[in-house]
Amino acid sequence: MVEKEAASIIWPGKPLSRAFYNRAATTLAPRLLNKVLAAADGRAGRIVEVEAYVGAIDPAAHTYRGKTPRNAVMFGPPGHMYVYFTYGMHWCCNCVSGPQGDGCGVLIRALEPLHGIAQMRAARPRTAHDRDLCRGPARLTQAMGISGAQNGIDLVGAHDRFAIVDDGMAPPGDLVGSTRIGISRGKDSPWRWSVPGNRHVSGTASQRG
DNA sequence: TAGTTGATTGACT
DNA sequence: GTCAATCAACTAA
Repeated sequence: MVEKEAASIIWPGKPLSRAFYNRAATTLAPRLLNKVLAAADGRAGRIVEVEAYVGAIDPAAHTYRGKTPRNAVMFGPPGHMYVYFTYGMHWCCNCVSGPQGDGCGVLIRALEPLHGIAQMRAARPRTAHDRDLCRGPARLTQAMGISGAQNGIDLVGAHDRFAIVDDGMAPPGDLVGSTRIGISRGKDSPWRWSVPGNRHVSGTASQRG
């Protein structure tokens, strides 16, 4: 019950403005660290790892070659959720960042579970340790109940199912971008950020920094 | 139309 | 460390 009360504080929480998202992904991405991804059913986790994908200048971005049915949401208004299906089985979740039409977004790679942890465990019954519930982009979508049905929903305005909110914790200081994980092109761009020392960050020990 | 890849994970050696 | 799962999107022809 304590958990449920805490979740009610997070949800709907203090919403982030559309202007917050309406900036280059590389500027927005580290500012998303320590914000909270919250679901209407009470599940919530602190964002501890992100990667920026920067539209037409980024060969690793889905939007690099222009607009397609799959990536159309990325070209839409900032603050919306772009959810895509990959490796035949996994969903990954991005927050669109502006300016509108540029195809920029931020991949949310890891959360530190805060609330609704029992529901996260139920969604990932084979996960032995809570540390791993949201450690990785496809794990967190499964734990939070995010799938293609949520592609395109508004994280700023309607707040009907999911939202990214500010609960007062500032992003970490001394942020340094590192290279992104799991891509074959655009490897050298330092567009990945994480909360230093946080155990819920994905990747190997050397990648976690 | 056929072949390859992928913003990953989990199981296994 | 290696590798299979599994399919939508993309690329080449």
